[in-house]
Amino acid sequence: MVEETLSSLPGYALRRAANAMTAELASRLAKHDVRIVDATVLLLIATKPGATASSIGRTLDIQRANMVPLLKRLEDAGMIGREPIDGKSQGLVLTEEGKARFPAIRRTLEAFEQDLLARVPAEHREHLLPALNALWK
Amino acid sequence: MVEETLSSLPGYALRRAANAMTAELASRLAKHDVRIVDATVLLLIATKPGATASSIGRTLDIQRANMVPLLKRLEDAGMIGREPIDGKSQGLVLTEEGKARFPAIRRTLEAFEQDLLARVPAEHREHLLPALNALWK
DNA sequence: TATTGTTATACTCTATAACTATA
DNA sequence: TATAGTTATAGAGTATAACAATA
Repeated sequence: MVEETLSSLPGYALRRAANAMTAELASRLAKHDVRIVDATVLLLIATKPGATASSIGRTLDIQRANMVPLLKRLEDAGMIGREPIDGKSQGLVLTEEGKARFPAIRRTLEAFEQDLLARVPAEHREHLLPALNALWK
Repeated sequence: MVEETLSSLPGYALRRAANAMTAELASRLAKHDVRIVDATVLLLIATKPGATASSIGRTLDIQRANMVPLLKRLEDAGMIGREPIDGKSQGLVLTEEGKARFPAIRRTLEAFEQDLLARVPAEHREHLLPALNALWK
């Protein structure tokens, strides 16, 4: 009865669903030794080589200050490199090792998204993405 | 273009939507000096007076160890009290102050849920809750 | 033996303020 | 003046291990 009260609340269900799916994805990505945010940043760098830390932070709503340890982690792992654009900006690129390792990470991301959608009953499936995007975009 | 790649991913949209809505609710509840998890625990105690810390933790998937500072915070705020059930369990109840303050908190929760649903386009609205519940229940 | 409540601890994520250097 | 990168720090949420006392 208490549980039913909670699961009738979309805000509560939203948080629980996000927590469950985040834990699931984090677990799958751990096999590649990357975090969710790492994989997302790698996806952006792969899609747009030469992007700056600031631009990536703006796209993902990550504070500039929090990009520093994140990028250091990826750099220490040998997956990304920095190429000076001018005296103040740096373009981020995948290293050879990054290019070698990223496809498996991308496949993990894509498999996760497919499996997530597969868990949603068919009659609700096409409504999920537009409903969610209306809540933050 | 990069943004469009990201927002076509339901898992990404799920995390962004949850983060946005969580920040919004936290901001509204801050006016009542409670956190989201505090308000949720108060809701459970109000619904089922005498529930134990362990049972509430199981319902909300909060570790027993993490219930301790949470309940201490609500106790220090004068909103909940503990009534011994036996030598090892304690039933949690709202104090007079808790009963006085909780209705405004409940109204904030209800208004938030209504506003959240109102942001979802009408044709998707009824699909959101069942889709989300399929992802974690 | 299992459960309740507790202490201690650590990690992740996120937010803010402030600084340097460059556009 | 605005922006890029950085350092330091703090709050919040969450996870694990271990313990004493009681069911």
